[in-house]
Amino acid sequence: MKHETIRRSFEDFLKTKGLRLTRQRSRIFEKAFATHDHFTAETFLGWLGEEDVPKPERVSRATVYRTLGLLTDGGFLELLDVGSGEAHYEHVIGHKHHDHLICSSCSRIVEFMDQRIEDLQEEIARSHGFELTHHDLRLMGICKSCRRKAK
Amino acid sequence: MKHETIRRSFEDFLKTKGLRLTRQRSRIFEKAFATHDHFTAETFLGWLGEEDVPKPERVSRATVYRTLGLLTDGGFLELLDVGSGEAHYEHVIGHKHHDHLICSSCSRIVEFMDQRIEDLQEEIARSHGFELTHHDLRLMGICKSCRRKAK
DNA sequence: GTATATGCAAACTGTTTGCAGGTGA
DNA sequence: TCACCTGCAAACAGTTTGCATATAC
Repeated sequence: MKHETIRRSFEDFLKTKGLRLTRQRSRIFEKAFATHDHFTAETFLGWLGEEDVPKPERVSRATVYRTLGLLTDGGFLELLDVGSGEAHYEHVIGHKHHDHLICSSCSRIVEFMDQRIEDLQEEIARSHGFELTHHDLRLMGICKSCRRKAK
Repeated sequence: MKHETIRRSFEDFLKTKGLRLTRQRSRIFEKAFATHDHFTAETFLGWLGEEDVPKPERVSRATVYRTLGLLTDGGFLELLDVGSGEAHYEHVIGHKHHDHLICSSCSRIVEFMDQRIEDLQEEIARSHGFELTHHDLRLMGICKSCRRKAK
Protein backbone atom coordinates (compact mmCIF):
# COMPACT_ATOMS: atom_id res chain seq x y z
CA MET A 1 0.00 0.00 0.00
CA LYS A 2 1.30 3.44 -0.86
CA HIS A 3 1.96 6.03 1.79
CA GLU A 4 -0.37 8.48 0.14
CA THR A 5 -3.18 5.98 0.14
CA ILE A 6 -2.95 5.32 3.82
CA ARG A 7 -2.53 9.00 4.57
CA ARG A 8 -5.72 9.60 2.71
CA SER A 9 -7.45 6.86 4.62
CA PHE A 10 -6.28 8.45 7.88
CA GLU A 11 -7.82 11.75 6.84
CA ASP A 12 -11.04 10.01 5.93
CA PHE A 13 -11.04 8.25 9.26
CA LEU A 14 -10.79 11.58 11.07
CA LYS A 15 -13.48 13.13 8.96
CA THR A 16 -15.89 10.26 9.48
CA LYS A 17 -15.43 10.49 13.22
CA GLY A 18 -15.80 14.27 13.25
CA LEU A 19 -12.21 14.67 14.40
CA ARG A 20 -9.79 17.35 13.25
CA LEU A 21 -6.57 17.05 11.38
CA THR A 22 -4.26 19.02 13.64
CA ARG A 23 -0.55 19.71 13.15
CA GLN A 24 0.18 17.34 16.03
CA ARG A 25 -1.86 14.47 14.63
CA SER A 26 -0.32 14.98 11.27
CA ARG A 27 3.21 14.94 12.65
CA ILE A 28 2.56 11.85 14.74
CA PHE A 29 1.01 10.06 11.83
CA GLU A 30 3.98 10.81 9.54
CA LYS A 31 6.50 9.79 12.16
CA ALA A 32 4.73 6.54 12.94
CA PHE A 33 4.79 5.55 9.31
CA ALA A 34 8.34 6.76 8.72
CA THR A 35 9.82 3.78 10.56
CA HIS A 36 9.35 0.07 10.20
CA ASP A 37 10.44 -0.56 13.76
CA HIS A 38 8.36 -1.23 16.82
CA PHE A 39 8.24 1.65 19.26
CA THR A 40 6.84 2.62 22.64
CA ALA A 41 5.11 5.89 23.47
CA GLU A 42 8.21 7.12 25.27
CA THR A 43 10.57 6.18 22.42
CA PHE A 44 8.25 7.97 20.10
CA LEU A 45 8.24 11.06 22.26
CA GLY A 46 12.04 10.94 22.12
CA TRP A 47 11.99 10.87 18.33
CA LEU A 48 9.72 13.86 18.19
CA GLY A 49 11.90 15.70 20.67
CA GLU A 50 15.00 15.22 18.51
CA GLU A 51 13.52 17.29 15.75
CA ASP A 52 13.84 21.01 16.30
CA VAL A 53 10.50 22.28 15.13
CA PRO A 54 8.77 25.62 15.74
CA LYS A 55 6.45 25.80 18.72
CA PRO A 56 3.10 25.16 17.02
CA GLU A 57 4.41 21.81 15.78
CA ARG A 58 5.49 20.61 19.20
CA VAL A 59 3.71 17.63 20.68
CA SER A 60 3.18 16.93 24.34
CA ARG A 61 3.35 13.58 26.05
CA ALA A 62 -0.43 13.57 26.57
CA THR A 63 -1.07 14.11 22.88
CA VAL A 64 1.32 11.33 21.94
CA TYR A 65 -0.54 8.89 24.16
CA ARG A 66 -3.91 10.13 22.94
CA THR A 67 -2.95 9.96 19.29
CA LEU A 68 -1.27 6.57 19.42
CA GLY A 69 -4.48 5.30 20.96
CA LEU A 70 -6.47 6.95 18.21
CA LEU A 71 -4.29 5.42 15.49
CA THR A 72 -4.67 2.04 17.11
CA ASP A 73 -8.45 2.35 17.25
CA GLY A 74 -8.46 3.27 13.60
CA GLY A 75 -6.43 0.23 12.73
CA PHE A 76 -3.38 2.23 11.57
CA LEU A 77 -1.20 0.91 14.37
CA GLU A 78 -1.17 -2.38 16.14
CA LEU A 79 -0.53 -2.91 19.79
CA LEU A 80 2.18 -5.40 20.54
CA ASP A 81 2.48 -6.62 24.09
CA VAL A 82 6.02 -7.84 24.61
CA GLY A 83 5.46 -8.36 28.31
CA SER A 84 7.75 -5.54 29.39
CA GLY A 85 5.03 -3.45 30.94
CA GLU A 86 5.15 -0.87 28.16
CA ALA A 87 2.89 -0.90 25.14
CA HIS A 88 4.76 -1.36 21.88
CA TYR A 89 3.29 -0.24 18.59
CA GLU A 90 3.92 -1.12 15.01
CA HIS A 91 2.31 0.31 11.95
CA VAL A 92 0.25 -1.68 9.63
CA ILE A 93 1.52 -0.76 6.13
CA GLY A 94 3.14 -3.59 4.29
CA HIS A 95 2.99 -5.49 7.54
CA LYS A 96 0.85 -8.50 7.05
CA HIS A 97 -0.06 -10.40 10.18
CA HIS A 98 2.89 -11.99 11.91
CA ASP A 99 4.01 -13.25 15.29
CA HIS A 100 7.15 -12.56 17.29
CA LEU A 101 10.27 -14.26 18.49
CA ILE A 102 11.73 -12.29 21.38
CA CYS A 103 15.28 -12.69 22.66
CA SER A 104 15.19 -12.58 26.47
CA SER A 105 18.79 -11.51 26.54
CA CYS A 106 19.09 -8.65 24.03
CA SER A 107 15.36 -7.96 23.48
CA ARG A 108 15.75 -8.37 19.76
CA ILE A 109 12.40 -9.01 18.10
CA VAL A 110 12.12 -11.19 15.01
CA GLU A 111 8.90 -11.43 13.07
CA PHE A 112 7.61 -14.65 11.60
CA MET A 113 4.45 -16.12 10.26
CA ASP A 114 3.52 -19.73 9.78
CA GLN A 115 0.31 -20.60 8.06
CA ARG A 116 0.18 -24.02 9.67
CA ILE A 117 0.01 -22.45 13.13
CA GLU A 118 -2.58 -19.95 11.98
CA ASP A 119 -4.79 -22.76 10.74
CA LEU A 120 -4.41 -24.79 13.90
CA GLN A 121 -5.41 -21.78 15.97
CA GLU A 122 -8.61 -21.41 14.00
CA GLU A 123 -9.32 -25.07 14.40
CA ILE A 124 -8.77 -24.98 18.16
CA ALA A 125 -10.87 -21.86 18.70
CA ARG A 126 -13.69 -23.38 16.69
CA SER A 127 -13.59 -26.60 18.61
CA HIS A 128 -14.08 -24.63 21.85
CA GLY A 129 -16.94 -22.61 20.42
CA PHE A 130 -14.90 -19.40 20.17
CA GLU A 131 -15.04 -17.02 17.29
CA LEU A 132 -11.48 -15.81 16.95
CA THR A 133 -10.90 -12.07 16.67
CA HIS A 134 -7.14 -11.98 17.02
CA HIS A 135 -4.30 -13.74 18.70
CA ASP A 136 -0.90 -13.17 20.10
CA LEU A 137 1.92 -15.66 19.92
CA ARG A 138 5.23 -14.81 21.48
CA LEU A 139 8.13 -17.21 21.46
CA MET A 140 10.71 -16.27 24.06
CA GLY A 141 14.24 -17.57 23.92
CA ILE A 142 17.87 -16.76 23.36
CA CYS A 143 18.98 -15.73 19.90
CA LYS A 144 21.97 -17.19 18.16
CA SER A 145 24.35 -14.30 18.79
CA CYS A 146 23.50 -14.08 22.49
CA ARG A 147 24.08 -17.81 22.86
CA ARG A 148 27.45 -17.39 21.20
CA LYS A 149 28.36 -14.51 23.54
CA ALA A 150 27.30 -16.49 26.58
CA LYS A 151 29.90 -19.14 25.93
CA MET B 1 0.98 -34.43 42.47
CA LYS B 2 -0.24 -34.43 46.06
CA HIS B 3 -0.58 -31.25 48.02
CA GLU B 4 1.74 -32.52 50.70
CA THR B 5 4.43 -33.26 48.20
CA ILE B 6 4.41 -29.80 46.77
CA ARG B 7 4.23 -28.23 50.21
CA ARG B 8 7.34 -30.19 51.08
CA SER B 9 9.04 -29.02 47.96
CA PHE B 10 8.19 -25.44 48.84
CA GLU B 11 9.79 -25.87 52.24
CA ASP B 12 12.85 -27.37 50.62
CA PHE B 13 13.00 -24.50 48.20
CA LEU B 14 13.04 -22.00 51.06
CA LYS B 15 15.64 -23.96 52.96
CA THR B 16 17.94 -24.24 49.97
CA LYS B 17 17.77 -20.52 49.41
CA GLY B 18 18.31 -19.72 53.08
CA LEU B 19 14.82 -18.25 53.34
CA ARG B 20 12.46 -18.61 56.25
CA LEU B 21 9.08 -20.23 56.50
CA THR B 22 7.03 -17.42 58.00
CA ARG B 23 3.35 -17.43 58.88
CA GLN B 24 2.73 -15.07 55.98
CA ARG B 25 4.49 -17.21 53.41
CA SER B 26 2.75 -20.27 54.67
CA ARG B 27 -0.65 -18.65 54.46
CA ILE B 28 -0.01 -17.32 50.97
CA PHE B 29 1.24 -20.68 49.79
CA GLU B 30 -1.82 -22.51 51.09
CA LYS B 31 -4.22 -20.00 49.63
CA ALA B 32 -2.54 -20.06 46.24
CA PHE B 33 -2.89 -23.81 46.06
CA ALA B 34 -6.40 -23.87 47.46
CA THR B 35 -7.88 -22.58 44.21
CA HIS B 36 -7.60 -23.78 40.66
CA ASP B 37 -8.45 -20.36 39.30
CA HIS B 38 -6.19 -17.68 37.95
CA PHE B 39 -5.80 -14.69 40.23
CA THR B 40 -4.15 -11.28 40.42
CA ALA B 41 -2.23 -9.91 43.37
CA GLU B 42 -5.13 -7.66 44.27
CA THR B 43 -7.72 -10.44 44.03
CA PHE B 44 -5.49 -12.51 46.21
CA LEU B 45 -5.19 -9.74 48.76
CA GLY B 46 -8.97 -9.64 48.78
CA TRP B 47 -9.19 -13.35 49.55
CA LEU B 48 -6.80 -13.01 52.43
CA GLY B 49 -8.72 -10.03 53.75
CA GLU B 50 -11.97 -11.99 53.85
CA GLU B 51 -10.60 -14.37 56.41
CA ASP B 52 -10.70 -13.04 59.92
CA VAL B 53 -7.38 -14.12 61.33
CA PRO B 54 -5.43 -12.97 64.41
CA LYS B 55 -2.93 -10.19 63.87
CA PRO B 56 0.26 -12.24 63.50
CA GLU B 57 -1.29 -14.04 60.53
CA ARG B 58 -2.20 -10.89 58.66
CA VAL B 59 -0.48 -10.22 55.39
CA SER B 60 0.27 -6.83 53.89
CA ARG B 61 0.07 -5.86 50.24
CA ALA B 62 3.88 -5.64 50.02
CA THR B 63 4.27 -9.18 51.32
CA VAL B 64 1.69 -10.51 48.88
CA TYR B 65 3.59 -9.01 45.96
CA ARG B 66 6.92 -10.20 47.31
CA THR B 67 5.71 -13.71 47.97
CA LEU B 68 3.87 -14.17 44.68
CA GLY B 69 7.14 -13.19 43.02
CA LEU B 70 9.01 -15.68 45.16
CA LEU B 71 6.59 -18.47 44.32
CA THR B 72 6.92 -17.64 40.65
CA ASP B 73 10.72 -17.73 40.83
CA GLY B 74 10.52 -21.08 42.53
CA GLY B 75 8.30 -22.42 39.79
CA PHE B 76 5.28 -22.90 42.07
CA LEU B 77 3.24 -20.31 40.26
CA GLU B 78 3.18 -19.25 36.67
CA LEU B 79 2.77 -15.74 35.41
CA LEU B 80 0.02 -15.34 32.89
CA ASP B 81 -0.13 -12.11 30.96
CA VAL B 82 -3.68 -11.64 29.74
CA GLY B 83 -2.93 -8.17 28.42
CA SER B 84 -5.02 -6.39 31.03
CA GLY B 85 -2.12 -4.60 32.64
CA GLU B 86 -2.25 -6.75 35.76
CA ALA B 87 -0.20 -9.87 36.33
CA HIS B 88 -2.29 -13.02 36.61
CA TYR B 89 -1.00 -16.09 38.37
CA GLU B 90 -1.89 -19.73 38.27
CA HIS B 91 -0.45 -22.53 40.31
CA VAL B 92 1.38 -25.36 38.82
CA ILE B 93 -0.05 -28.48 40.48
CA GLY B 94 -1.77 -30.77 38.09
CA HIS B 95 -1.41 -28.04 35.55
CA LYS B 96 0.71 -29.24 32.68
CA HIS B 97 1.73 -26.62 30.17
CA HIS B 98 -1.18 -25.11 28.29
CA ASP B 99 -2.19 -22.01 26.38
CA HIS B 100 -5.25 -19.79 26.71
CA LEU B 101 -8.38 -18.84 24.90
CA ILE B 102 -9.68 -15.54 26.27
CA CYS B 103 -13.18 -14.23 25.71
CA SER B 104 -12.94 -10.49 25.01
CA SER B 105 -16.48 -10.03 26.14
CA CYS B 106 -16.77 -11.88 29.46
CA SER B 107 -13.04 -12.42 30.16
CA ARG B 108 -13.60 -16.14 30.53
CA ILE B 109 -10.33 -18.03 30.17
CA VAL B 110 -10.23 -21.52 28.69
CA GLU B 111 -7.10 -23.61 28.75
CA PHE B 112 -5.98 -25.76 25.88
CA MET B 113 -2.92 -27.51 24.64
CA ASP B 114 -2.14 -28.78 21.18
CA GLN B 115 1.00 -30.75 20.61
CA ARG B 116 1.07 -29.92 16.92
CA ILE B 117 1.39 -26.21 17.72
CA GLU B 118 4.03 -26.91 20.33
CA ASP B 119 6.10 -28.79 17.77
CA LEU B 120 5.74 -26.11 15.14
CA GLN B 121 6.92 -23.49 17.61
CA GLU B 122 10.08 -25.45 18.29
CA GLU B 123 10.67 -25.85 14.60
CA ILE B 124 10.22 -22.13 13.89
CA ALA B 125 12.45 -21.03 16.75
CA ARG B 126 15.17 -23.42 15.61
CA SER B 127 14.98 -22.21 12.06
CA HIS B 128 15.64 -18.66 13.28
CA GLY B 129 18.54 -19.72 15.46
CA PHE B 130 16.63 -19.23 18.70
CA GLU B 131 16.77 -21.55 21.64
CA LEU B 132 13.25 -21.52 23.02
CA THR B 133 12.81 -21.00 26.75
CA HIS B 134 9.08 -20.47 26.88
CA HIS B 135 6.21 -19.10 24.92
CA ASP B 136 2.89 -17.50 25.30
CA LEU B 137 -0.03 -18.08 23.00
CA ARG B 138 -3.27 -16.25 23.57
CA LEU B 139 -6.26 -16.64 21.34
CA MET B 140 -8.71 -13.80 21.77
CA GLY B 141 -12.28 -14.05 20.64
CA ILE B 142 -15.88 -14.29 21.67
CA CYS B 143 -17.07 -17.39 23.41
CA LYS B 144 -20.17 -19.29 22.46
CA SER B 145 -22.41 -17.99 25.20
CA CYS B 146 -21.43 -14.36 24.63
CA ARG B 147 -22.14 -14.73 20.93
CA ARG B 148 -25.53 -16.14 21.78
CA LYS B 149 -26.25 -13.23 24.13
CA ALA B 150 -25.19 -10.70 21.51
CA LYS B 151 -27.92 -11.80 19.16
C1' DG C 1 -18.13 30.95 16.20
C1' DT C 2 -17.69 26.94 18.58
C1' DA C 3 -16.80 22.19 19.20
C1' DT C 4 -12.77 19.78 19.38
C1' DA C 5 -7.60 19.57 20.65
C1' DT C 6 -3.86 20.66 23.13
C1' DG C 7 -0.50 21.33 27.11
C1' DC C 8 0.20 21.13 31.68
C1' DA C 9 0.26 19.11 35.89
C1' DA C 10 -2.04 16.35 38.86
C1' DA C 11 -4.27 11.82 39.39
C1' DC C 12 -4.29 6.90 38.87
C1' DT C 13 -3.04 1.87 38.68
C1' DG C 14 -0.17 -1.80 39.49
C1' DT C 15 3.98 -2.71 41.54
C1' DT C 16 8.49 -1.98 44.02
C1' DT C 17 11.42 -0.27 47.67
C1' DG C 18 13.76 1.95 52.00
C1' DC C 19 13.59 1.66 56.53
C1' DA C 20 12.55 0.75 61.44
C1' DG C 21 10.96 -2.74 64.16
C1' DG C 22 9.59 -7.88 64.52
C1' DT C 23 10.62 -12.92 64.32
C1' DG C 24 12.15 -17.68 62.85
C1' DA C 25 16.12 -20.87 63.03
C1' DT D 1 21.67 -14.05 68.39
C1' DC D 2 21.05 -12.00 64.07
C1' DA D 3 20.09 -12.41 59.40
C1' DC D 4 16.01 -12.42 57.35
C1' DC D 5 11.01 -10.58 57.15
C1' DT D 6 7.39 -7.73 57.59
C1' DG D 7 4.38 -3.53 57.45
C1' DC D 8 4.10 0.96 56.33
C1' DA D 9 4.22 4.64 53.49
C1' DA D 10 6.59 6.76 50.04
C1' DA D 11 8.49 6.04 45.37
C1' DC D 12 7.98 4.41 40.85
C1' DA D 13 6.71 3.69 35.75
C1' DG D 14 3.49 3.99 32.40
C1' DT D 15 -0.55 5.99 31.28
C1' DT D 16 -4.86 8.78 31.78
C1' DT D 17 -7.50 12.84 32.91
C1' DG D 18 -9.48 17.70 34.31
C1' DC D 19 -9.21 22.05 33.09
C1' DA D 20 -8.01 26.43 30.97
C1' DT D 21 -6.43 27.93 26.62
C1' DA D 22 -5.74 27.49 21.64
C1' DT D 23 -7.19 26.15 17.04
C1' DA D 24 -9.40 23.72 12.92
C1' DC D 25 -13.25 24.00 10.24
